[in-house]
Amino acid sequence: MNRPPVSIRDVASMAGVSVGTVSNVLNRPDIVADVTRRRVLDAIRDLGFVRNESARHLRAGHSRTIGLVVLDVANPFFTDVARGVEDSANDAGLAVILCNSDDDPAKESRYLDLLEEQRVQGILITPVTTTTHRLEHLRERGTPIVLLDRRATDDTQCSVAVNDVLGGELAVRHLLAQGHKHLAFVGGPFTIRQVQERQQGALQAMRAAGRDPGELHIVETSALNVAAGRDAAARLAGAMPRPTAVFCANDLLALGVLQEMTRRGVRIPHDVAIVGYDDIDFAAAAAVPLTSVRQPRHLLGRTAAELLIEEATEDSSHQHRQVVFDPELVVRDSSDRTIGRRPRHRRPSPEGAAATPHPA
Amino acid sequence: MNRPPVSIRDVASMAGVSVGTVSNVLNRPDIVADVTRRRVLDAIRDLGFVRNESARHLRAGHSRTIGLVVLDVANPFFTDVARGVEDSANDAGLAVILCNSDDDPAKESRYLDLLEEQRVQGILITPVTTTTHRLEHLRERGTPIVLLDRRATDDTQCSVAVNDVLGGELAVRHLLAQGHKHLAFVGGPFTIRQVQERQQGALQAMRAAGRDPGELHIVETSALNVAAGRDAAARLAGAMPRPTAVFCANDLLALGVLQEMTRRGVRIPHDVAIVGYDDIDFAAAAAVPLTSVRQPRHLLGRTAAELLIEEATEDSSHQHRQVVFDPELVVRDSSDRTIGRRPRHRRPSPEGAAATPHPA
DNA sequence: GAGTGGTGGTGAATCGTTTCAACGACCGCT
DNA sequence: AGCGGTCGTTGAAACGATTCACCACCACTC
Repeated sequence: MNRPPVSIRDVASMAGVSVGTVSNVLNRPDIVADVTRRRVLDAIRDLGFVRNESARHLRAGHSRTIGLVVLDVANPFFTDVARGVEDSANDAGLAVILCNSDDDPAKESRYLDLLEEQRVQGILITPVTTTTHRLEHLRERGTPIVLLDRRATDDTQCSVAVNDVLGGELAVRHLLAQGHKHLAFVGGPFTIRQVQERQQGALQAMRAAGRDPGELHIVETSALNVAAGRDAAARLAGAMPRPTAVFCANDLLALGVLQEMTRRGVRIPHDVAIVGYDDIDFAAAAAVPLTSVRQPRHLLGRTAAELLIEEATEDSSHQHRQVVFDPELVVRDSSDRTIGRRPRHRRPSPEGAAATPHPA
Repeated sequence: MNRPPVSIRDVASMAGVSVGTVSNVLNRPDIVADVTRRRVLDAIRDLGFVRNESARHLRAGHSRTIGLVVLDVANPFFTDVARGVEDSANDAGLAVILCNSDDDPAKESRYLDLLEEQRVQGILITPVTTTTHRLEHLRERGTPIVLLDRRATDDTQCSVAVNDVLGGELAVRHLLAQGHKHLAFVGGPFTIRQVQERQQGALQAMRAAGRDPGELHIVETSALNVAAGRDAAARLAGAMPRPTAVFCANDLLALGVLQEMTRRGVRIPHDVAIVGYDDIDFAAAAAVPLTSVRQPRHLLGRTAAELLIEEATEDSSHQHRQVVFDPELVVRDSSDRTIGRRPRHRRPSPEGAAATPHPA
């Protein structure tokens, strides 16, 4: 079953040429004579030869992979970003090693070690902590780094981000326009830059509307997932005055809040309006279709990867850039107070109703 | 900025020892004298030395990574499986290269090439096609392969799967028990084994209930995502007789069907009942909480990775195994006909209602 | 004082590929 | 015949880490 590994040397001896010629067939087929090339290719096929990337990289000094470190692969936001990255990388003939830091500095650090040992061409990362210390070292040692979904504080590196402050502003401005007086912000941990900035945008919108930012009821969560959203909703239920509008730092939280509120008999949006962030696919398919702040996720990943590849391959003339995209608000039922005043089903299907009449 | 790369040789000369000693410090620190070890470690720190994995692997003959090829990373089913794989791999000190075949044989093939060139220790894969040809070659050349979410047809390899036939049976048995007469199955493409088997289970349940399997209305989709589900619902809308119950091959399809049906004014579950498959997190948070067939996703990934690692590291005494988990049905509103006969909100929140009275 | 054993360290060979200077064969030209 | 120029191929030297046979040294023992 386990045949001995076949190397370029075996191919060479089978084809009756030198290893250099085999290498030429693989890398510069045009400079090899037709007959020879055919003989070598036949040998490769017959032996089932497969190049050893480790050996190539050892020689070349760098590998043909890039690293992508995200906070949570289970979050659709990041899977879409990852697809964007993958597309760019594929175009450049690079593979992507996807790592999941789980917002855990230790895990992030382990993955960075691993990527550096793999001599990846560069790293795309949404860093866990605010300490850029570790990343600076990496950069000093020659690994290009592009910050993902996080703006660089200086211009010594590239970054691709979405204006989260603006996103927070859009959300809260919308809720204020709907006439809400008691607003809450759900998000955390606050060590995550995106959470901070979305909250900051929310506060700015309050100020801009002449409201006291201190009125914004803040609920800090321990993570950005559905379970944490449910917890937050449970805590909100006891708050006085009870907020009538909740802006969540991402859609998973918002879905959790929505679920738990509904379970407790709170009607959305009549009793409480909810706005999420990211506009993941499931936002539109939620129990109450979710108003959300949409980010160009795929484009974010694509652009970041392109910048990284440029930095990694360009002849040292690379100009660092800070790309910032603007998000947009997508209004759906979860924050739309006009709902309920109009019929829920605008286009009832007569045949459907006829097939199985409503039991009530 | 770009310092020259520092190798084990540089460390050796700085510490005034041979390269062999540096290697010993890294790999067998106990056999090196204390003073020497400290001198070497200091040099490593001062120079910022990082091991070159390519070189290690070249020598070792194999890398410390495994490959994971899934049909779609954006599908929560696979991200959960991937997390299980990652956990196992981490425990064994291995890295995971996550690849996305997008159900495209060409893409799958490219990734398999890449993984083989990387000399991964093994590959976990949910294969696109029914042709196991390519995989057999890989196995012959010494790369262990474990089939994921797909049962092996022979015992020359390991596989970890969930009994999809049983899952299909559970779903349809449940729908029949609810008194439905006109059932539909939505899924595709049928080249995907899981789709086939779930359908087969559905047919078996029909037969077991003394119904003609030919009555099951089949709608083939081009993919297993939300958009394909919407399309399927549009096609179902025109069907005669209009099915009153739909079993979908996965939750994404079911969510799509749910969305499109609702848009058309079809009430779920009163007019049409829906059952999905996978029980992803969003199933419970859907517009109408979705009845679904739950699979042990994380466990699936963990187990598969453990089998692979065992096969890759064990001293050739490896026994191939076919692990099959049983799925379970989780009944929620989308298929529960008793709904609507009872109040929608069992525990109405008085203070919530008081804060913002229902406009109606 | 020759042998034995243990400790700590060395240095060269090795993994599989790429690269490049060098070489032989052949051709055409003077 | 001699020279220069292509063309195709060769062979050996890298790349960086690991491994292993071997050596130097010291401490003991009989």
